[in-house]
Amino acid sequence: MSTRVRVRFAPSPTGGLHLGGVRTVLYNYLFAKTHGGDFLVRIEDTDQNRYVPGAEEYIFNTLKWCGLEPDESVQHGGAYGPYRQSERKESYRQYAEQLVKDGYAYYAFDTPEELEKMRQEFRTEQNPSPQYDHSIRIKMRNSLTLSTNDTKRLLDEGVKHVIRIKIPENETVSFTDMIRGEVSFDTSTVDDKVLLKADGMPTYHLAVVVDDYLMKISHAFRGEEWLPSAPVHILLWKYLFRLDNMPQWAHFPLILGPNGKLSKRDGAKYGFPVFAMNWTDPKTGELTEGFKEKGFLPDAFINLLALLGWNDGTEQEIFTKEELVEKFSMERVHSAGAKFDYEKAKWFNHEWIKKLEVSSLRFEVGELLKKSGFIVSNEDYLNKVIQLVKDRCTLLTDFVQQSSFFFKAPEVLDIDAVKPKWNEAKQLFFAELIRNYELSASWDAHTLENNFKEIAAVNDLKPGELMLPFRIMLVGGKFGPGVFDIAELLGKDETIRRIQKALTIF
RNA sequence: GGCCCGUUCGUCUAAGGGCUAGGACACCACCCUUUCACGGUGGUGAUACGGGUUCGAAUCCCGUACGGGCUACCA
Repeated sequence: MSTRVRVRFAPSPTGGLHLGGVRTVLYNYLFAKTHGGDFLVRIEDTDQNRYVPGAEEYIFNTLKWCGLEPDESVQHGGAYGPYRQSERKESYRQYAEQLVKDGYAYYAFDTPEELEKMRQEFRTEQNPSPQYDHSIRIKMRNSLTLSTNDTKRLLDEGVKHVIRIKIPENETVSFTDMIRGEVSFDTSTVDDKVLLKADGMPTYHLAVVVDDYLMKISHAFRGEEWLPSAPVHILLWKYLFRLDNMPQWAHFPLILGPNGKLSKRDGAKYGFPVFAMNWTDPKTGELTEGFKEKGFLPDAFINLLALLGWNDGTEQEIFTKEELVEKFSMERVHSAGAKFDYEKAKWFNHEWIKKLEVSSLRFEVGELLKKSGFIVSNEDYLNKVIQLVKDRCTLLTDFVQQSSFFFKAPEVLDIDAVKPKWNEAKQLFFAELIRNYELSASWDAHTLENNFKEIAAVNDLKPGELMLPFRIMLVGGKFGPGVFDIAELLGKDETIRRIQKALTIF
C-alpha cells in the first residue's frame, strides 16, 4: 500500500482564479510540502460548453506568481498523465460501463426536454426541485424501466444516452472529514447523478473518483460546496475501487463576501479584487482586476489567504511561505466560513512591504515607476527612495504617488496650503536659504535642517511656519518623508531649482 | 421545500470543562511627529437563544433561531 502523500488541485478552466481557489491551492500545497508529498494540478475541462481559451494558462501563471508551483501538471509533466481530463476521455467510459454491468448504474435515454417535463410535472410546493432519484427513475426512460431488448436496440441504434449512478435506498453513507469529523447522509435523499454525459465525457462525479484513483491521490481537498455530493463519490469509490483505497477527505470552509459565497460581482460592487491576477474575459473583453495588479505582494497574498480559516494557535500573523509549510496542519483549519475583509488584507500587504528588504522590492517598484512614465536611471537612487518611503506604502502601487516627486519636479503645487500665510518675510527667508544652501559644503539632512533653523532664528521666524512651504516646494503636497531627507536625496541643484521656481509662484 | 455544513467583539480568530473570555484588522482618544504616514499607549466591543449534563460550560448533549452551501448531461 502506498502511503506517499499526493494531493491535487483540480480547477476547471472557465475564467479567473479567485481567492477561494487560490486558498484551496495553498492548503493543498502546504499539506503536500508539510508531509513531503506531491502536489499536482489536474485540469477539469470535461464541460466543453464552458471552455474558455486562456483560462488554463492563466491558472498556471497565477500559481507561478504565488510561488505555488505544482510538482506535476500539464506544464510540469509527471508520471500520472495526462493531466487534462479531456485527454483522458476514453478511460472513463469503461468504468461507467463496468458500473452498469455490476448493477450500480444504468443507461438513461431521457432527452433534456423530457427531463424538463418531469421537473414540471412533479414540482410541488413541498418539492420545488424534483430530483431524478429512486422514486422518479421508475417513471423515466432508462435501462431499469425498459426491457433488455429495448435497451440493447436503443444502444445499438446509437441513441443519445447518459449513464446514471443507481443510488441505493435507505442506506447511510458516512465518512470522516479531516476538518468536520464524521459526516453522514441518508442515500434516499441523494439523486441519481449523471456519470457519463451524452457526449461521452464524464461529469465531475465520475472523473474525480477515477482520476484520484489513477493518480494515486492520498488526500482529496476541496471547497465546502462539494460536501453534498460527497456521498455520490464515496459510493463510487466503494463500487469501483474499494473504500480502503479512498483518499481522506477535507472540505474547506467557504470564503464569503458581504452576502454569501464570495463572487466576482462582490469585488466590482465593493471595490476590492477577487481574482489573483487580472483576468480579461475573451468573449466580452471585460477586465476584472487582480490582487497582483492592485499592488499586492505574492508573499502577502499567500499569508493573508492562509490566515483566512487557519492559524497556528499562537498570536503570530505574519508568516513566510517556509513558516507556513513548517506549521500548517489540517486539524487547525476552521470549519466555519470566513468573511473576506479587504482592510485586513491591505494590512497584511503593508506589513510585508515594511518587512521586506529594499532589494526585494526594487524590481517591482522600478517597473511600476517606469510604467507610470518616470525615468529611473540610477539604481542607487531608487534604492534610497524606496528605503525612505516604503513604510508609508500599503500597496505596491502607492510607491508611485509616494515617490513621484523624487523623479520629477511636481507640476502643480498645493498653493492653497501656503498662500494665505505667505508674506514678504518668508519670501526673503527662502532667498537667503538658497544662498546658504548654494554655499553649503556638505549636503546631508542634518546640516540642511540646522542651517534652515539658524536662518529662521536670525530672522525671528518660526521654523514650523516655514517647513510646510518648503515641503510644498519640493513635493507639491502635504505628504512624504521628512523634508530634509527629501532635500538630501534630491541633491543641491534640484532642491534649489525647486525653491526658486516656487518663489515665482507663491 | 429537502439535504448538508456552520454560529465567540463590526471582521479574522485564541481559549478543545475551571482565573477579570486573549490577540489582530477597523474605529476612537492620547503620545511621538513643526507634513502625511509609521510607531507607542489606552479605550469601545463578543460566547445567537432555550433547555439539559456537571461542583463548574464559550467548550459536551438536545431543541430553536439565524447564516451559508447544494438541490444541472457546470465544476
